[in-house]
Amino acid sequence: MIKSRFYVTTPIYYVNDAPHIGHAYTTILADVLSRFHRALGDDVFFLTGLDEHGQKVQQAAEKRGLSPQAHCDDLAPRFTDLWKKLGIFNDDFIRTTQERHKRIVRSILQKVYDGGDIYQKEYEGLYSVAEERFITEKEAESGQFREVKTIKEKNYFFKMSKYQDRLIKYIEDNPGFIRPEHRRNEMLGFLRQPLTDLCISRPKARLSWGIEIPFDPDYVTYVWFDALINYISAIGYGSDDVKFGRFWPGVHLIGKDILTTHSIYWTTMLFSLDLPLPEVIFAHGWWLMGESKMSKSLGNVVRPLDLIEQHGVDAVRYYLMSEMNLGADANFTPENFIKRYNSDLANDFGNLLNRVSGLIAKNHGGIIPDAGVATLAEEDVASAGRALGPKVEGLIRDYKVDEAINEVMNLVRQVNKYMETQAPWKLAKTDLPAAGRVLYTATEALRLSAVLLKAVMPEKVATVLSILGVPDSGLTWGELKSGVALPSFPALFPRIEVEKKA
RNA sequence: CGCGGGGUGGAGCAGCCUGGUAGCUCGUCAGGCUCAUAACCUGAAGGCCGUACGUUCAAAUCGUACCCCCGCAACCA
Repeated sequence: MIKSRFYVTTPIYYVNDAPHIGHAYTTILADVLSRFHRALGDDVFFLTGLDEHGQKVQQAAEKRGLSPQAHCDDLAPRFTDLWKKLGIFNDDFIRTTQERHKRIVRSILQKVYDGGDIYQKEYEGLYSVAEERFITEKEAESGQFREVKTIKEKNYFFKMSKYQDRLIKYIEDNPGFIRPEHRRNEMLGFLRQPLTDLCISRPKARLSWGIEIPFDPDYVTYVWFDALINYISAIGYGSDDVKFGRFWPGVHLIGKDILTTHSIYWTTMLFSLDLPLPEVIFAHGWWLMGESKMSKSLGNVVRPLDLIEQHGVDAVRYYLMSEMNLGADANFTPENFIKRYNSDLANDFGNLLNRVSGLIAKNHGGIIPDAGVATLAEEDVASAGRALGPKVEGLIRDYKVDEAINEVMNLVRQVNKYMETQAPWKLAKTDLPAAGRVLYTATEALRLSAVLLKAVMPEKVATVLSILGVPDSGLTWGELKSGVALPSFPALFPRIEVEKKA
């Protein structure tokens, strides 16, 4: 079987930010996809990391009386610790202040400069002294910025405009490149206007915490030029050709807020470097809190850690993956979380495991019974089970995680129905082998469902599979072994009881 | 007319491309079962598919117009 390559990235998060549900979502999504692809036998590489340069870091460090690097080193664990707790299994973690990255950024700057795609020019723009950055005319009109004045500054520019037509054609020729599709349209719309060149430098006088431009020591490079390169510097561009050739191009998972930077800045940079464009740029939506946006001022920020502590990692992963569909925004409410947890995990999945194992303990001495000879009823379940793997694989390869999960849950629901119609608790009184056949079939379907949910809920599924005595089983129908003793176990997903309001 | 997405039973969504019994999850109500985490199963109520025209034997599905919501409109991580 020919393996596919699957190189998946998250954005590198700004180290100064407090990790929130959005960061967690993208990272879990990347983790789930990479675990699925790994299980499918693909050659997987999963990268995430931190963006550590820029003004905010510099200022925050100054405030604390630390060097910027010490400040970053101090903050980085907020992310890495969270990823550990969320069960994130990444292959590499890049920080833009690492020498391996800076070296490549400098060499790329030099290469692009030598290739004639970087030039210097005087830039005149509106500058907010209070904010210490250039602002757009729109922003100036908004009146949100104080001490605005026009200043002139010499800077380096990247010839983004040069690649506009090529980019338009590329996007038109590759329908699956920017996803979901309405984002692709958005970018094509954006590209109908002429692109201007991208300012990629900052004078050190204004900003010193960055990567020095190799051909002009008075400047550091603009954060995006620095940050985007992480996607290739981490996998060996300019340092390990074999590794780079093995994984590039990759799949970029991003929030919809940074679609332009990825689909325009990054792609034109790659054109200039004469490298293939990413396989996919996937812009997912945002988590809204009830009716409003999540924001610190509203005090409705959901802290992933709180949720994990209350309900466990896997429940959080399951919720985030099943509730957000494709590129749309999703709503996060505690009520929603509890509803989905209870109905899917506690009532359907967890309770079904309890039903079958309880019956096996009661009527079959706690030993997984023989599969027996399948009747039409068993054949229905088995054929659904056999079809499920390929179906889920197709959906995962198409980034439809929520639909994939739903397909698995459909099998679980079908098994609950099957139990009801076959009633093994009644059968046991008259025809014990028939009852065993039903329980074997139900348990096997449950095992298969668990295997397919492994990427989403690694811990819980490992528990289930070890209870069933087949920790390393796969997607073939019938891998469940008869004659194996089932241990007793506490409820897998205890129901969350909510006090009813009067 | 800047560009784009969307308006489907109480909630969230699918269906629209390739017209022809309006589907799924949750919620509500009734019943069943009693192996199970008060869970599971069955059934029911509830929709003029944003509005108005048009094309067609037939439109949620195609066309036109309008109304409403949302995203994008760049150097901002």
